[in-house]
Amino acid sequence: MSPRDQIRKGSTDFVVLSLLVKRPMYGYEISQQLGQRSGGYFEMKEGLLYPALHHMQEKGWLTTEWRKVEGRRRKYYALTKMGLEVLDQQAAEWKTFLEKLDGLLQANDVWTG
Amino acid sequence: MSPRDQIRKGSTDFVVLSLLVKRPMYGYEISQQLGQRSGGYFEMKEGLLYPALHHMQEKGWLTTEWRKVEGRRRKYYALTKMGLEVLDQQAAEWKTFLEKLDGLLQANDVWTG
DNA sequence: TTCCAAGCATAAGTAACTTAGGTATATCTA
DNA sequence: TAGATATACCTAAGTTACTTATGCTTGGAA
Repeated sequence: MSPRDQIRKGSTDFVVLSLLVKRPMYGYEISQQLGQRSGGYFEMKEGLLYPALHHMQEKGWLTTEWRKVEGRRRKYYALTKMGLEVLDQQAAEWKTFLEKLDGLLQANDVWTG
Repeated sequence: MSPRDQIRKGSTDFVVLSLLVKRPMYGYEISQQLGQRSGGYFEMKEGLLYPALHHMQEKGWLTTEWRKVEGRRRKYYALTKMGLEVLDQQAAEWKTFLEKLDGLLQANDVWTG
């Protein structure tokens, strides 16, 4: 189980949104948490993370707040109501996608080899 | 459960390879099968399918053969040994990815809402 | 004979990801 | 106290992948 270069394509927004359900986080923290909570598997570099955060903020899914903690400036991102709705919708879409994918693979004996 | 615009990003190669395990297929057939086997959910348009087939052929995952059936020319694609290995590897990667994703989502109560 | 389905393909535009940098401050260590 | 490392933000250039739109050919049906 080697770590991926980065997170799987197309899952970036979904994964970031899901992390922010419990509490707001700042960018650096998000990238750390992602690694820690997946046993080092997920690795989301800054070149992908920060642009993603910015575009989600522009779409109104996230709000930002600068805070100073332990002498460091951090930009905290929090889910908006719309962001939560988008997350729920994406979760539903992923679920459906995975069901369909599973059906396809089962029919072709791909999972079992 | 509305159909997606097209297949989920990043899953194109995997899905196409998995279809070809049982038997060779031609492009048009692949796109039809994909729709039928997913209850109309997966929809893979030609602008994505044909380039994908070409690049997998270039990489040696697929071989091609023109056949004439019912007066129509069809370009059949078949899995090579390498293609099968790639498929197995991608299946393993997807499995791991889904486990990690699931762990992340469970921890944040995303699946259950 | 006109239209639609079957069957192939590519080109232009956009979105997403990778790689590679750049800045600044705090803390640890030689 | 200088230098390395970790924290913390950001962007730009290049590449890959997807979307949209279009074009060509043949066969069968209305």
